[in-house]
Amino acid sequence: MTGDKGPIRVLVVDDEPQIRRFLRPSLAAQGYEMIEAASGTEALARASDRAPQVILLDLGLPDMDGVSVIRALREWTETPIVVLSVRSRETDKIAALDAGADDYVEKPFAMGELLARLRAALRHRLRQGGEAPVFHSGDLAVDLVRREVNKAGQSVKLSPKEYDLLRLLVQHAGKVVTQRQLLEQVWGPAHVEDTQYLRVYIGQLRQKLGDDATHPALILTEPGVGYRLVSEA
Amino acid sequence: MTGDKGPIRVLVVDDEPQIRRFLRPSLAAQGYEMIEAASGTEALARASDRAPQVILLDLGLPDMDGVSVIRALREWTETPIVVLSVRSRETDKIAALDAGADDYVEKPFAMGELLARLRAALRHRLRQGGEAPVFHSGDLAVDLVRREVNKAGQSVKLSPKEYDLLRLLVQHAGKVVTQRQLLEQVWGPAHVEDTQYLRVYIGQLRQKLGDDATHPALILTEPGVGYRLVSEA
DNA sequence: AGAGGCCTTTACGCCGGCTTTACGCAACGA
DNA sequence: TCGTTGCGTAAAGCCGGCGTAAAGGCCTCT
Repeated sequence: MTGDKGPIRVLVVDDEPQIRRFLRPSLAAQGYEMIEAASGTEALARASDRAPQVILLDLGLPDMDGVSVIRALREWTETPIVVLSVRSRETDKIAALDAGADDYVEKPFAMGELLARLRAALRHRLRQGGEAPVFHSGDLAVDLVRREVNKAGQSVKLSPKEYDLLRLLVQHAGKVVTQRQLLEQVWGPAHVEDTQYLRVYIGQLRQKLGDDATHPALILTEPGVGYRLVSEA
Repeated sequence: MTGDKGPIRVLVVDDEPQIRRFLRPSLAAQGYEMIEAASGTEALARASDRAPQVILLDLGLPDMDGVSVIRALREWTETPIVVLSVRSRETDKIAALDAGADDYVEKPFAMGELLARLRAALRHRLRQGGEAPVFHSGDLAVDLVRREVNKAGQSVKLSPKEYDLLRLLVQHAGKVVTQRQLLEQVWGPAHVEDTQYLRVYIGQLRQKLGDDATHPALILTEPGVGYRLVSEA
């Protein structure tokens, strides 16, 4: 499941550190999280393990040809690729675009335009819907895109706080989420101590989801630590 | 709907005949069928009745602002738009891209590069099947092309704001659209807090569409979050 | 000038979610 | 055995969000 919550991740591939330093504040100002890679092989590794939503790629890399990087990426992912290059030769552009790049921006570039092209590239990903990341556990199904919860085929109505709580558990399914984490994310940093909230709302969730607190099959209590949603298929 | 057989149709929007004459042989050589439009209103008409797979748009049109054309198109179609313009100001590019354009090429341009960018734009919407431009849910029918809303066969008259609101819900049918999204898109960024607008207009929509607020069959309320149009098959 | 449509704004009743309090229970250590 | 601590459940009151009606102002069209 692509847990596409939180900030949008942008993978910046460039071997020049000054370029990365130049981009970082501008991307951060837009609320993006910037991931760096200085070589082609590193780019492929980061694209795979960090799953960025968009890739900014310089063609002049030390270890691989830029077009080869594009082709390698396109073998398994359709993440938008915006090429950022000093090469202005038309054949370079054509090669990069036909290899699967989504856009081609020449250096030097205006930051505002680059950000606009980034937004345009991100739109493509959004529009084409993609697979709905639906979480399943037993007869529970949680669709984080549609904000829909089903239990044994029946739709379950949740209040905002209830849903937020369940969403956090789903996003960390199988792992323990501490009480502090839950309280901070749902009720805000001012209520990280109000564990009573948790007991009340976990109880409401269990009731609506048909889970028995003494023998829970969905939401497990880790005493003194937090709660865990079973991630079994 | 869009029986995408035969050659790929490219809509070229430019008021200068010599540009269109210049493009025609190159597009024909690639096997494209070229449709022409010399004004913004003609562009909107051709986009609707010829259903091109991609649109090449010049921003300097005699009757309408180029960005308005993009916005008007994006109200009902996701056909890729490649802007072709002599304007090189950064703000022009940003405005066009953020209005929904997929790419921005400055004149003069190299034909090879333009064709490559055209191919890149076409790739985006390739996998995306033929989108039905008329939305159905129960006995409600919304035709985003003709800007027409029918309920149980009867035409429904909507005010501009009412229509915008319904259009957004249709474009995200099945998914929850947050109050902020709706307010920003319909009333502008300055009114993202005026949730009262939403309650009034959602109420008007429900009344005109014959939906009961207490037991809604069309427009569902997600308390504290937003609204959702049921996307029943 | 007049009429009508549309948007904005105000007022109000209602319902439900959130918070808070209270209490029972089980586990654990002294 | 008793006290302590943490967990689960029930219930009550408050507050805010939601839906509805309606009035006033602005605009356009006649």
